[in-house]
Amino acid sequence: MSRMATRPTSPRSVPAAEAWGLMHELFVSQKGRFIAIAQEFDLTPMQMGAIRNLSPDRSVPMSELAGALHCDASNVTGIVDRLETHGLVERRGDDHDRRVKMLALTDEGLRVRAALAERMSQPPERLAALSAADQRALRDILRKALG
Amino acid sequence: MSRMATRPTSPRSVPAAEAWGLMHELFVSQKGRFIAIAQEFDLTPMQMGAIRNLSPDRSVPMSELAGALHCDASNVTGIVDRLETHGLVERRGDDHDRRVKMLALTDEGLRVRAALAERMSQPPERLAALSAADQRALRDILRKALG
DNA sequence: TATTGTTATACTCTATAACTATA
DNA sequence: TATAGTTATAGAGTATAACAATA
Repeated sequence: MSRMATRPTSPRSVPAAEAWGLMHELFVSQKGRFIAIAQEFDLTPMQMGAIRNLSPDRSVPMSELAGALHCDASNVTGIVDRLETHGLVERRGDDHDRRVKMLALTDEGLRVRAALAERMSQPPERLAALSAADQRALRDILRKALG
Repeated sequence: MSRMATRPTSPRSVPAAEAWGLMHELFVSQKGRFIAIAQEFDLTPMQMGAIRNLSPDRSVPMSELAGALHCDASNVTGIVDRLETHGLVERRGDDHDRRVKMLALTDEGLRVRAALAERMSQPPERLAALSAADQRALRDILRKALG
C-alpha cells in the first residue's frame, strides 16, 4: 500500500533538497565572514549588493537596481545617497526620459568592486579542504545548474 | 618564468572558489523566496533564525542564541520578546545562575519550526532540474565537506 | 492618468554604551 | 570586579503611502 503513495515532495528532488539544505548551512556559517568583509570595506551588506550590481560602463535606472536587490525603490534612494557621498556611485540623467536617473560606478567604485569580488571569492575552509577531484565535480555540477 | 610564480590564491582552491561563487549566486537569486516564506509565517528573517536554533527539549541561554545568530546579545532581547509575545518561545530561569535566562520553543513554536523546515527544504528549480545522478553527486560532495 | 524617484512614517535589525541583578 | 541580560540610543534596512516632476 505505502509503495503506491506519492509524497508531495517529488522523489526526483530529494537529493537536491538535502544538497540545498547543506548549502544553506554552509552559508549561514559564513555570515560572520560576510559581515567582516563588509566592515573591511566600510560598507553595509546592501551597499555591497549595490556595488556588485553596478558598473562604470552600463548605467542602470534606480528601479532596476531595486529589482536586483529585492527591495523597494524607496530604499535605493538612501543606499545610493550614501554610496554617492563616498564617491563610489554616480547619478546621471537619462536623455530620453527625464524622470529616470541612471546609476554608474565611479572609477573608485570599480576598484572597490574588484577588491570586494577578490575577497568574496575565497571559499570557506570546508570547501577548500575537498580533494581537487571533488572540487572540480562540485564546480561542474553547479555550472550545469546555473550556466 | 610565469610557471614558477605561485599566485596568492592557492591552485588547490581554484575550482572551490568558482563553486563557491556559483553557490553565492544561487543564494542571492533565492532571496525573494526566503522573504516570501518568512512573510508566510509572519516572521522576520532573524526570528526565523532564532526558531531554527531553538528546541523544546534543550533550552539555551540568550547569549548562546546571540552567537548562533551572529548578532549582539542586546538584539536577542527584542527578537525573543516578539517571539514570546506570539507564543512561540519561552524564557525560563536557570537554577544554577539566576542571571541567565534559558530559551525554549513552545509546542506551537515547534510546529512552526517543522513547517518552516519543510518549506525551506524545497530546492531552487535549477537544482531540482539536475539529473538524479548529478543531484546525488552534489549531495555526496557536500556531505563530505560538511558532515 | 500613469510612472520614476523622493520624502515621510513606522517598524525591525544592528552595535555601542550604560544600567540592573546577580556572581 | 566580572558577567547575563536589559534598556537607551542612533544608524541602517524595510515597506507603505503621499508627493513632485515628467511622460
